[in-house]
Amino acid sequence: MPTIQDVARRARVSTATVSRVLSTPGVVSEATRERVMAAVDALGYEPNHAAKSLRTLRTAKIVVTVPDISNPFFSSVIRGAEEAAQAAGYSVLLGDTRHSTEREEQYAGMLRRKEADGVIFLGHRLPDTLAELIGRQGARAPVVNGCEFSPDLGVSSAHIDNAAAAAEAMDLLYGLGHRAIGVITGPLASPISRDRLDGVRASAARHGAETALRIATGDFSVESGEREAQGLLAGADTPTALFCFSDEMAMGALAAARRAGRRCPDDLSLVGFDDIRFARYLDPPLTTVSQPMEDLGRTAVALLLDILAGRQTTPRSVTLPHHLAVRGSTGPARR
Amino acid sequence: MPTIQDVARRARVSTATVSRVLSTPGVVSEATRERVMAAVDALGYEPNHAAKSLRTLRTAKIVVTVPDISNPFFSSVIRGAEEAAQAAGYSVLLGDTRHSTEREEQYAGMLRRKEADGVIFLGHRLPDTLAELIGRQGARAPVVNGCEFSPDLGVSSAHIDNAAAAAEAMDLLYGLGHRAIGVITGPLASPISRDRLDGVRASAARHGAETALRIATGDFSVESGEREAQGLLAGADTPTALFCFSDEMAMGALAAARRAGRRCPDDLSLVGFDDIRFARYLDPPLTTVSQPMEDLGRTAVALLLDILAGRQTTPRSVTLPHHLAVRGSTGPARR
DNA sequence: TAGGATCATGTAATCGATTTCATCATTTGC
DNA sequence: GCAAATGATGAAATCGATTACATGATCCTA
Repeated sequence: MPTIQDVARRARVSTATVSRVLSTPGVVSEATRERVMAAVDALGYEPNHAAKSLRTLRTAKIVVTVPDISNPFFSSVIRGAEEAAQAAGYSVLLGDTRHSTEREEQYAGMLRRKEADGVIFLGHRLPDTLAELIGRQGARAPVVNGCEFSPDLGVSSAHIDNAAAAAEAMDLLYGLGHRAIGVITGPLASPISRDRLDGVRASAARHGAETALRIATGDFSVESGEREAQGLLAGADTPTALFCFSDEMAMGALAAARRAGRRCPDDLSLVGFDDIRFARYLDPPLTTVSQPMEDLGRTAVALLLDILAGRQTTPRSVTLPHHLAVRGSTGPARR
Repeated sequence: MPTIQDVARRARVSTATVSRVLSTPGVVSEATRERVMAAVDALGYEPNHAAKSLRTLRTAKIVVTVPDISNPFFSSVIRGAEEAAQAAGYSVLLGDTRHSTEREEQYAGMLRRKEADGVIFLGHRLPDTLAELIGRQGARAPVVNGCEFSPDLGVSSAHIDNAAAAAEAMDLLYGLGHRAIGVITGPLASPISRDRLDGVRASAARHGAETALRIATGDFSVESGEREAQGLLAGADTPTALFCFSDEMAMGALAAARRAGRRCPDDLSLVGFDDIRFARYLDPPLTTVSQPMEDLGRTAVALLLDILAGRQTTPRSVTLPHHLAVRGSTGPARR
């Protein structure tokens, strides 16, 4: 692989000039510029990234960590993030943490080792390494939280209004005449789940149906949706509607309902959360809270780039619009 | 951020010794080793990655490109790849190419810029940059193809026996008495699709049903599955079974069938491909060819690491086992 | 036409690690 | 008890770029 020296030699100029041609062509005379470019092309020269990065202290990389990349919600957010990063000349280091603190820390460490310029973490736990960094650098720390908002962390983030969205979903169900509603949340350690639960409770209170709420805790996975729905639908006095905090769990719940002999939406209304691409292809098509997943990723990257460019003095949190996609899985409560 | 100089100064040794303590502790005396480690801990020193990489010409990064990360098949393969890479001390640069040649080339270029040590590409097109590299370095080129096997490319790859798998799926349908079978393939530019189609044809020939085959071309997406299924199910003389080359397309086909008033499996049997995590949660649970997706990713990484370690002289192609997961979406042909 | 401004280019320091080779102290072998 | 082997450490070159500063040429202005 040719180096800048080789190019310089071939073009009969110094390495400084080659470097200038490549980064600030304006200051070089037309003749030399052409000579250098010819040499670059002839040799197929590409600047060595490590050398550049060592000198400039920039890596043009950002780490994006997710608890589980095979989850469609996360993979869509990542997709948006990758797109925005790429467009800005950055590339994405993928960290699939599998919910493990150790892996989270490991990826956060890439910042200390100068392997990446910034981190976007799509989980609810703030790794210690990053917390420490934020303690030292405050809002200038190149850290952004995607989709989970924890104001106390002092970190910029992109998210929707989870409480309002959850309340809308519940309002829909109450409007359809449902009273006894089962809710399958995500892990309560996650602020996202707590916010949504707040919205659920607020709506229930408005409709005087707080005592009729049945709350179960899942972990956003299909399996947990199936399991928790099975629990909620067993025995007497079962809910006539279920609200799941992810579409995946709603899919599991749908399967559980089928097995329990409850037809959707006739015997059981079902609402999901996220609006993954498969939601509308279920039978019946799933009513769900639609999140702008790719946009969440793009926005997170935009926030990070702002910090990296020094355009950011205080943590900023961007709320993106959501909407309730009403489809076939919700219907009037049967008496 | 402290450098190796700072550590050396504090421990009253040379930078060479610090480096040795960190990479080959055996050759350093116990006393100095402890002194250096104390300094490392006290300063919170971490080696600068760019400097290390410049000197050693290793980046400890691999690029993995996918046509669409939000596709569950690819995200699962990536998950396996990330796991294996991480375990071996490598991290993954994610390239979501969105089926664009330009982006593919861009990511392939990371190899030339020494931004990554190797590339795994999960698509059927071999970027020019990589083809050229393979032309120069042959089997020592750090390039592996995941899941799509094209022997003529001269690239190591991990995959299943697509022809055999597709034939098994067809055999199942013929065994159930189906004659007129619709097949929705992926893009025919992809060897994976062609291999499967060969298997389909072979099975049809064995059952003397070649003329009853109805072939449509999709692009692996839900939408294309729905569209193509709609076409196949329109008019008279429609197939009694559909075999889709991805579970996503099978989901789309299921929706199309529903809309056409065909019940599954009573009026129409349906077989998918991949066995994504949602397949068993559909209604009816989807019969599908189960691929070891994460294992494909892990294997691709293992192949790449072999090349990087110089343990590889000729392209190697690993065939992983698949199996037909027979579920509720297939049943006897109605007369 | 002298003196300053402007422009194009080169020299050399620098980024932070790794690693070769040299040096010196200690053992070991005979 | 002396030469040779062994062991621990340091000095300095090196990886390949960027960039501050210096230099020389050309141009303008009074």
